[in-house]
Amino acid sequence: MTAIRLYNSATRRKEDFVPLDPLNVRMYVCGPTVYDRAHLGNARPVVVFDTLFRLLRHVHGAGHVTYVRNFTDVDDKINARAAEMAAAGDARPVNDIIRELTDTTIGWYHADMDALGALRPTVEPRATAHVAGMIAMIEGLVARGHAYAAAGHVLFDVRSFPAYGRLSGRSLDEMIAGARVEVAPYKRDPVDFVLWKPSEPGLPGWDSPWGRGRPGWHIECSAMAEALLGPAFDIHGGGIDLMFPHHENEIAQSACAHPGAGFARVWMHNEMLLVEGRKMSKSLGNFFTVRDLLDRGVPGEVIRLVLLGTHYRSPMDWTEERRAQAEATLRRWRGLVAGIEPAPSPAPAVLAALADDLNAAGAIAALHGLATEGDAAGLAASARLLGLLEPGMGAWVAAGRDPAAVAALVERLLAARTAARAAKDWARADWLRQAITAAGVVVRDTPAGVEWELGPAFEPAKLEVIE
RNA sequence: GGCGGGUUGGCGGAGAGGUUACGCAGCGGAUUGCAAAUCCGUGUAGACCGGUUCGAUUCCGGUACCCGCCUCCA
Repeated sequence: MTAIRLYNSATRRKEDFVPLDPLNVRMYVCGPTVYDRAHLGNARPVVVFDTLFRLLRHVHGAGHVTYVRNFTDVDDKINARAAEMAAAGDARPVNDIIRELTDTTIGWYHADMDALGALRPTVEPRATAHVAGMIAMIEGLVARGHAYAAAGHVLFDVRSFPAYGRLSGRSLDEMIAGARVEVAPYKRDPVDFVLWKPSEPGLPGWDSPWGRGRPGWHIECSAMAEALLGPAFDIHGGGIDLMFPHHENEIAQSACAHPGAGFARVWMHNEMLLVEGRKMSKSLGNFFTVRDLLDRGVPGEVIRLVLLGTHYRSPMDWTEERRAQAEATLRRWRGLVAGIEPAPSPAPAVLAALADDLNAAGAIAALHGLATEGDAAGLAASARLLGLLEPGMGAWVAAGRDPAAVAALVERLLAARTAARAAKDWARADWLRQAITAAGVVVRDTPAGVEWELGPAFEPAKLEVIE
């Protein structure tokens, strides 16, 4: 069996990956808050952990991996968006607006991530379906002395968990010194964080021992991971910006709810996506969505290849040049594997690169090697391990061409050029080729005759005016 | 201020204490009526200063610069 090594953020070392149960490898990844389209930065962890999911399925068997990715569908940003919609004239009850908003956003998310070739996780729980579990976990924390109720809130007593700060490498004293923690009169200590808070009438709320309210952000992941994966599981993933405070708080909640269980064994964090050298984020307003790119005609497969071109633990810049290179590469590879039956298993070099802390860039280099060797079957099988060259994702290569009409026109023009060449009328032959090329059609004279295909910049209009 | 990460050839981007990363571009050649495509060949780069070592871009220390987190964020 292939030995997988993964960098564990919790130990800051690359470690051999040994699943708790090889027959059920378990992974939890923090999913989106569903109030808006996913931007490209959101797509990075999706593609990264999808690739890990594929690797785990390959090594341990497709039926022996459980991948959970949540939808956060209760959140202040969602409430705020619903309030905007109400203010804009939506007369429905706010809960109905929210339900539709979150349902719609989840639909968008699925469509956009599907386009990137991401497999659906095994389970995609909605936070609102697990509120009972959250309440139960909070009750347990209160009973064990790790949480306290105050003014309708329930707060986690951070001082009761000595290991707090270990994941992100910071101490409580440092945080106090930073003095940027939220102070509230009902907190025993400024670093304590909210597990449960009151909800106003007209906003989503659930009955609880502390009155009608809603959960804090962090508790949902602890509760859903426990419900779906158990108190101890193998991998927990997410963006590095979640390491503190979100993941730190998750650990505190889960470790105190289940002392000794261990919670997640390996923590993995992907680095940020940059635009113009700065992190892409909604708060900075410098984002564009996956849908924007798809609508501009950038195939999801191309986006995926660009995202996989940089190691997940390094920041990556989205650039037009890399998009163009990725598209050219995929066109070449797609041409190579067309009609070829994939090999029974991926190439060892590709598998080895991925197994080494998900070195996708190294795996892509190995794919180039297979292409150079002309091993189309190996390329096809290996690329699929990265979610590339999948049969269902190649339509873009041929997209935009109207098969019959365009082909007939191109053939007619090329026949004219061939005739000119036969007559050694080089001027006319070259003029025709130049005009056809300018329309975005790639023309190749080969010993077997003239070949052509539509390039990425094909413009039918230019072709039609040649005659 | 505290914590974490980074700095590789024209560009992008990996691994490894001593042997070619890889891709794109460039250059030379084959081929071609001319091209394109393809094929072959081609680049001693590793922010700076020290240290360890027979040998470091790779390990250690320092300096500079960049980025992220510390507030919602993938």
